Amino acid sequence: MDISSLLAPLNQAQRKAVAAPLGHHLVLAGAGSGKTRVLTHRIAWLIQSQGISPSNLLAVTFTNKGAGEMKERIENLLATPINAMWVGTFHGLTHRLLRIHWQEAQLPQAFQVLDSEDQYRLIRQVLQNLNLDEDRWSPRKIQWFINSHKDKGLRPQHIEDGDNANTWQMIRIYHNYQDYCNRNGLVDFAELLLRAYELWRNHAPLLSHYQNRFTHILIDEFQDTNAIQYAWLQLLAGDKGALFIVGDDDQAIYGWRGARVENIQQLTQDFPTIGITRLEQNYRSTQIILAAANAVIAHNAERLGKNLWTQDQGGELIQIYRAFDERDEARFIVERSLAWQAQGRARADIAVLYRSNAQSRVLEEMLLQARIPYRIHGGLRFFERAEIKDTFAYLRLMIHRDNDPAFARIVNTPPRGIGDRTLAQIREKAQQAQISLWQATTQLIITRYLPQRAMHALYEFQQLIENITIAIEEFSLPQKIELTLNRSGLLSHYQKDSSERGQSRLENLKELMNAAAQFKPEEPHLNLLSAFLAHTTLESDDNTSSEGWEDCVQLMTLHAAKGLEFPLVFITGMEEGLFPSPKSLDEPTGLEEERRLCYVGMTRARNHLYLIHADQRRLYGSNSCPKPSRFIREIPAKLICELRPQTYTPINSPITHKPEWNLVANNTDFQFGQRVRHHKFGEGTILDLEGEGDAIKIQVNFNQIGPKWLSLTYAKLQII
DNA sequence: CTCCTAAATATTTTT
DNA sequence: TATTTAGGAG
Repeated sequence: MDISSLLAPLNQAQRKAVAAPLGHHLVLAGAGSGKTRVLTHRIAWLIQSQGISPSNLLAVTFTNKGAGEMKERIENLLATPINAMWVGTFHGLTHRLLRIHWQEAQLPQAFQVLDSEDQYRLIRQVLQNLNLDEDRWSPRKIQWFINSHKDKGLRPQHIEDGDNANTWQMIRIYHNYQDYCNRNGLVDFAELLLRAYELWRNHAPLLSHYQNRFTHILIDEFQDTNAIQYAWLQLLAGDKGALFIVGDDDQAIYGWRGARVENIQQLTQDFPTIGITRLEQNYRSTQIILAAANAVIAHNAERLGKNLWTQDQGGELIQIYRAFDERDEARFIVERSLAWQAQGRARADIAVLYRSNAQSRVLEEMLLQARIPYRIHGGLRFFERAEIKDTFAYLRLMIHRDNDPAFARIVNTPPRGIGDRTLAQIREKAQQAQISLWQATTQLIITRYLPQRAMHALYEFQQLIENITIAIEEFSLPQKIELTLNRSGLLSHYQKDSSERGQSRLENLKELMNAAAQFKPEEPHLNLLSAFLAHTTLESDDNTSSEGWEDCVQLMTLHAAKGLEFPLVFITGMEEGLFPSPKSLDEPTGLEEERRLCYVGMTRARNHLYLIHADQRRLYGSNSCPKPSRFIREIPAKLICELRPQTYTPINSPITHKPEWNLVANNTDFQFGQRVRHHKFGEGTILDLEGEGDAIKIQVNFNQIGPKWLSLTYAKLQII
């Protein structure tokens, strides 16, 4: 393949970015403007046309999934594998570094990565050790305190308590937590980044080695980077490294977890030679949808400025539905989804977006009732499920006896008579002798310091672990897991639970063995089992069982929708007090972030966009009568079509499950996909419209007799 | 250890 | 409202 065919499918701006001179370059890429394409083509261009070796490239993506996809696309473009290139998330890449340079990073070779739940448990443990009350010192707050400081590159000794007793105590807890992690070779997510940063900062030869290696650094979703990631990047880039950065300040929606949009502006100051390209032509949405999204985001003051446009003209108006309550909102979505299906369109084309997960329940209920298959994105991830983590805890303990979190998790799972009292004694011993829980247990058994029963149970437990360790040695990865499940009694423990939950647990364990069978390591530095364990904490893989999801309506939060697109999008709960969320209104930047979230949601839609708000909503048990979201009012009236409910309850039918609503619009036409009733043919769905004025004809697919053309002037059609 | 009741608590989430 | 969790009784 030659260069011209690499650049040929691109528009002018995209081409400018892809073939930009070999220096720093910043691409401000609006939604749907083909940013992934630019990034992959840039990499292909560097390799192919500039003769740069893949081993000189480092590419950073926001998610692991994104990393996999990017690699695949580049390999397709070049028709050759590019294994020498490093592609991954910040966490994935720093983890890789730390595995290679564990000695310089002052970590044990077998260091373990803690996920958020592990971290949370550990913090609670530390609080207990310090004799602090959980009600006074909320573990969640502490977790946030620790992570947000690590995200800024701050160790406990760098934080000023400002003569505040509260802060002083928090710092003390952070300190204790960190000491514990260091003693036990535990590394949380934020620590991966901070450690890797310090590794380079403190080891000049190492840094210059990587500076020489990675001469071209490419980063996606830059608006979501935090301070430590930026600092890490600055180190790596040094004086010579060329940065190619892609981002969109209007899609920065992770400020609440430390992401800094300002990093984009910072970049232009720190790297003054940086070239800038704006990608503003959108290939996704209709002109109407873009105009509406542009109008909303224009209300933000803090912007670099960008205006999306499309070659297409017109499109369907943004439909606003004012529902009676959250059930009516869901009912409306069901109705429209059925109509969509009746047109022969795929359910997977439909996305239902909401601000908070709690809103999904009513939607699920109604979809279930209407027998519409749906899929919820997000929620509990596969590798975070309790049964999976229990299994891993056994494996971890077998690899490394001193793994305290693993020990604590499974000493009594399944129950084997080792209660809280016994565990507390083990903990006390461990703390006082500065040894691991496992060692403390051994000590307690030797000194016969415990009641007979507990001692016996503990002895049995240790024997169990020793025995399984030996037993599984020679087996393959999935067999190891299976044996562990059997011998530990975990499997029969879960089998005893015949509830629906127990069933799904067993299925998950089966799925786990599948995943293990398919696992191929990319880390040569670890044995297979350790590599698999590290992989699973770093990759949340929500597509583990993606095959089962044929054609489903897609339900997800607005955050989870970033990067996706759908022909038909519903944004629900467009109400003050829900979206924008009241908690965001405390700080001025909060509202702007909510508005960006709205912008992200709207720009997910290709052709049809529905914004729904309810007059009344029950959330967390209490009722409220919210006002429509300000974001709706920020859309120019001419882009909107309002669908309003009319007469609520007819006098002669006291119970109406389906409130009737009607189309009241400047636009008196019927719409595609709408349900109508004919006095003779019954109910049906509008498939097509033809002609103008009096000659207008309409095709309706009736439930009983199938599709039929009718003249609108004669057929008295009633919208239902 | 298991079962029960009472209490707390619920924005967004990838790594 | 509903779901998870902590604590107490049996």
